[in-house]
Amino acid sequence: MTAARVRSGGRPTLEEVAARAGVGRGTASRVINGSPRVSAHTREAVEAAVAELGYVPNRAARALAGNRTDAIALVVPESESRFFAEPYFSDIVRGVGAALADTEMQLLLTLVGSDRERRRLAQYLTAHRVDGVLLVSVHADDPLPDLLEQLGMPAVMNGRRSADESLSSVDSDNFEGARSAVEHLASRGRRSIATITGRLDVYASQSRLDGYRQAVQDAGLEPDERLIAPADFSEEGGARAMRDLLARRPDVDAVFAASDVMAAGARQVLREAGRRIPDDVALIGFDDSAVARHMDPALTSVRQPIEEMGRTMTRVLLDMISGESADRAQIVLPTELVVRDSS
Amino acid sequence: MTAARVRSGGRPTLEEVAARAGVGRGTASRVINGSPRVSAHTREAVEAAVAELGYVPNRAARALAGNRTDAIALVVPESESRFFAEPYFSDIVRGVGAALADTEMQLLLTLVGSDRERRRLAQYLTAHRVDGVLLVSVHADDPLPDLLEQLGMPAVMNGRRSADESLSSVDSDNFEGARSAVEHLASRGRRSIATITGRLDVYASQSRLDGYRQAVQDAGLEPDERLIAPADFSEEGGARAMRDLLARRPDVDAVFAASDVMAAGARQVLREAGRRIPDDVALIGFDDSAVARHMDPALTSVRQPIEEMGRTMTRVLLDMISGESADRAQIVLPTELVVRDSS
DNA sequence: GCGTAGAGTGGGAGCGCTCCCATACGGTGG
DNA sequence: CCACCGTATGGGAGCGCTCCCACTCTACGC
Repeated sequence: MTAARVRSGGRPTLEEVAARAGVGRGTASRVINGSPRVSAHTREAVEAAVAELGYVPNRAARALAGNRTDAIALVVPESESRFFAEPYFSDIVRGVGAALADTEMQLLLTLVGSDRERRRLAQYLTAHRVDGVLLVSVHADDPLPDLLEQLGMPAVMNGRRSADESLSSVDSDNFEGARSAVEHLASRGRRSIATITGRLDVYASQSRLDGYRQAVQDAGLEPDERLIAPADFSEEGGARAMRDLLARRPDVDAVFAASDVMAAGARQVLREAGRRIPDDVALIGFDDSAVARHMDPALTSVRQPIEEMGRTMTRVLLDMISGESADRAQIVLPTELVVRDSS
Repeated sequence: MTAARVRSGGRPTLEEVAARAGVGRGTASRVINGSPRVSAHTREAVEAAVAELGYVPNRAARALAGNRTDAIALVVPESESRFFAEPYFSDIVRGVGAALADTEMQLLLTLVGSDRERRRLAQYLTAHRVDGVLLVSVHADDPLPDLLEQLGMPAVMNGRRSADESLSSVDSDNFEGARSAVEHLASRGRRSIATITGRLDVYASQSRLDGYRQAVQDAGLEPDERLIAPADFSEEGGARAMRDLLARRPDVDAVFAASDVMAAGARQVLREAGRRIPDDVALIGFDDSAVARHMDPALTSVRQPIEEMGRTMTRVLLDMISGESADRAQIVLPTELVVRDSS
């Protein structure tokens, strides 16, 4: 029970650690922050004091003095219910968490729904409450990315707003994912391959559609705009699109849906129309979610490396924050076609 | 240097706001924190200055001076993959986010996997980096709740470790959910009703099993331990349990599984055994997840108000932090049986 | 011998806020 | 008229840290 330890019940401070180690506050700070300009002997003494007192640095004081927060924000648009659907959200979070595991960084989860919250978020960032921002599910007309760029706040988005995204981004290869799915359908002898797209104001949807078109062309099939049905990522939208397709091209023998949920909607309609899957119509989804695995028949789907996207985004962001890489990164991760019974 | 260092000449401070409003720092602080001891005239002047300068308080300084952080942590055991499965995680987060929406509180997401991270977490809390903690998916032998209690850190858990939980908790009515499911089966004339349980070291599993037993008794059916098959919440576990049940009691005509995922495993086995659902065997799950909605036939399931649990936990925690309610709360929210085609 | 460089160190000066004591001032009662 | 009180206000004293300047001591060169 040294005098220093008695200090009114609170946690030990750097000052106390320094006193116990018989060094100055500055030196203790150097040891704790891994500065090389400390003698081995001193270092040991401080480390011993830290261990004995159970010292943990006070974050607030550090943030105030050092003008940094050691925290990054994961900004999630709550309105985007698709993002919350399995497996996206949890996998991204997992990846982010994994990349953060052996850093001192904290993860702030920020749900933005209303415009009011969006404005508040801008304040957060303006007030410099975080060192960097991870953005997911950003729409083309979202003002946030530009705001961040303006503020000079390090930021990485999941997905892109367009082909020439100005912010750093980590995306999956939507084009190739779609292309490979359609190629797979063609290779199994399907001739009238349709696609159900997501909202086309989302760049990923556009890319998937482009991939579809490419594969159709590569397979020497005849392109037909009647085989392209736009939807909105919802189950009901997928069902509606499938109905349209059946009406316009009753000879359709394969469908590539840009999400598993839309595929589920399409499946329902196909069932009701008496078309067997995959005998009459083959079906492929996108996301490789639980829905795909549990569908009957099990749905062939394009898997995105979501957790890895989360990990990669985080790593890129940490590099930006530490100043190791100032330029923006544009990373595209490969997808994988998981073939099941529906194709 | 780093883009993150965008200050110094940047954000206005409280001092500047005070100067502009022609008042002292103390007074400006009072206005910003809503103290009543300020004249209306002064208040207006300060508020005008805040608006003009776009002042946002510096969190770190506040935390340091006020010895609080205005942040709560959501602690998620990463190992518990079940928690990450849809819809649990996203719904809890949604609820927490909603309850936090019009507070100044930040949400820190903390994934704890390894023991190493668990120890680090204890340090976090010890260093008082958050004002309170939300715990989800806690196991009976988890040291964290006790640690929190010892530290006097406000904490609320999702679920309970036992019937007489010492921490504040918010749970769903597992007993009644299970009971109503089994009652429903009995009311449809099922006589040999089996159950597939979750891991019995989880209190929720125990409660669901108790609910099953109660309903069996209430319906005047003959209890039979051979109708009770323990599993582990996994699909494979559900399948294995179903196989056991079929072997032990081939006459089984209904199964209540303590999770949708286990029900999916059971369904697969029933199919392979040539049992029709629901004609030969009725099936009910628990969670009302996407798996249930998309199963074929669509799965009857017990819905838990997950988002509301998240909201309630957060509200209870905020009350504890503000000191409004010092005693622990034990809240149990009702479940709902969602009847679909499988029963 | 002297100067000089550099490594190692101590501690002052804040960071921007909250807390709280001191002060100013107008009323009130005797 | 004075003592007294309550309300509104100003500003000092930290909170625990990082940054950085100044200082001490060597070791080395000439």
